[in-house]
Amino acid sequence: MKKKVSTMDGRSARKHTAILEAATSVFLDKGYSGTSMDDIAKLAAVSKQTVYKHFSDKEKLFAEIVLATTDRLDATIDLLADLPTDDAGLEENLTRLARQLLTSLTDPQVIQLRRLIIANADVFPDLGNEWYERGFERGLATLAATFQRLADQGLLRIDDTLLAANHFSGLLLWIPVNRAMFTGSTRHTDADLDRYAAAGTRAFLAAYR
Amino acid sequence: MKKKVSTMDGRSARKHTAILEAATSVFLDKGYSGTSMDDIAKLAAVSKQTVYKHFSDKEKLFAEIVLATTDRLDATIDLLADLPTDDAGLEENLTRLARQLLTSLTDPQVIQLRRLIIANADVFPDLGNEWYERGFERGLATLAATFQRLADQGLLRIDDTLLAANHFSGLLLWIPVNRAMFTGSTRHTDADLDRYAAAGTRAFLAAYR
DNA sequence: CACCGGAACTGGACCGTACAGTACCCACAC
DNA sequence: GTGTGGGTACTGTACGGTCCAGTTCCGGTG
Repeated sequence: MKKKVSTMDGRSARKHTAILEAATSVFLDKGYSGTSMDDIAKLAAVSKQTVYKHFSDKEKLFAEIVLATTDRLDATIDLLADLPTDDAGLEENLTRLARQLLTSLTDPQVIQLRRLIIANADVFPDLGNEWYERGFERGLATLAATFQRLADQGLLRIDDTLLAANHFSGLLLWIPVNRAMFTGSTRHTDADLDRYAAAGTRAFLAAYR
Repeated sequence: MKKKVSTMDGRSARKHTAILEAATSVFLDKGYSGTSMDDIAKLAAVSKQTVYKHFSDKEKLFAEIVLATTDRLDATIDLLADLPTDDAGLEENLTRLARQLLTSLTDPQVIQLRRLIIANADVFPDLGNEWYERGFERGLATLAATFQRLADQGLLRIDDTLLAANHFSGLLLWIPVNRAMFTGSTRHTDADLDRYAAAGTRAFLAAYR
């Protein structure tokens, strides 16, 4: 028993994470069908056999790394939960939140991940659903809860907080995210993002205050 | 000469369009790397040789059909140019426009096309750019012009019409388009779309009237 | 500390298959 | 016959996945 565990902690576990990291990197870079198991093995400095010892096949490996990256979204979602509720600087605070959200979601890695999932949504429908629910809907729900607090304080006038959360993110993200999706390059300058955040927040407050 | 032309007009041209249609259908259905030239030839009821006689290789064929489908967007864009400007029913008119826009952009074919382009945006960056400019930016510019007319009439209060166009589409489309992107199924009922159109328009007018 | 046994790892050959692209032949029109 | 377009059969290659024979790691035993 003990022997087995310690063995797992050593070499095997190291190889396991090495494979995961390599796979993540290559998949994000070249897409699902663009990457071969040989590529992954090579980048992980591991033999192909070992890859197959840890992951039964390519699809399983892919699913694993995608779902693993989902966890990274937690930080972004936490952002949405913490909004200072001093009525004085509401616009300022919301703008800052908007700006952080923009930074998170236009991060090249995140964009690549979105691309990867969208690209394979028909082959791996479960992954698309899972990611949508765990990332998207959860984020919106969190933001809605935050808005509810603001509404309770009388800072905002909202009857459907979930809808308001949708509108807030739509105002902010529609442009830059679409651009990033279609034009590979993420050609947003910081100034662009500042503008999007300010303008989107202003429009949101005009509609919901 | 004439002989050649008539020959071209007959069999050859028919094959040409048959190939284009078949390719469009299969590419939309199975993605770029998911479709083989054999698939296309078979669906077009044509030999593979003939396919290669008309299109030098797979990439060229793909580019051709994607750019061809871009033209279909013209109808959608024209939508955005014609908005009745009687101040009485502004909200009603805008809501109708919103609803039509939603119908157009949640059309399964359009969604599939988006997916296709996004999925291959890193392999075919030109296609992504072209589509973004010809479809996206053109649509936004058209909508901005329409808003400008409304603003000139004093129906809306807008200082940056392009930004307003972005906000309008973001309010409307962020939710349904994202859902369609990630979850293969387009599970929008008509009632959903009605709601999105009404709510989005209301928020827009609250911000910009 | 030296050694042992077994599990995990390695490298590479290998199989089957799918697929982009090509060579060659046929059928029909002039 | 001569030329053009179409079809069949082929080539080369890349890749997912497996197999095997040898090697390394690591914990346990004397």
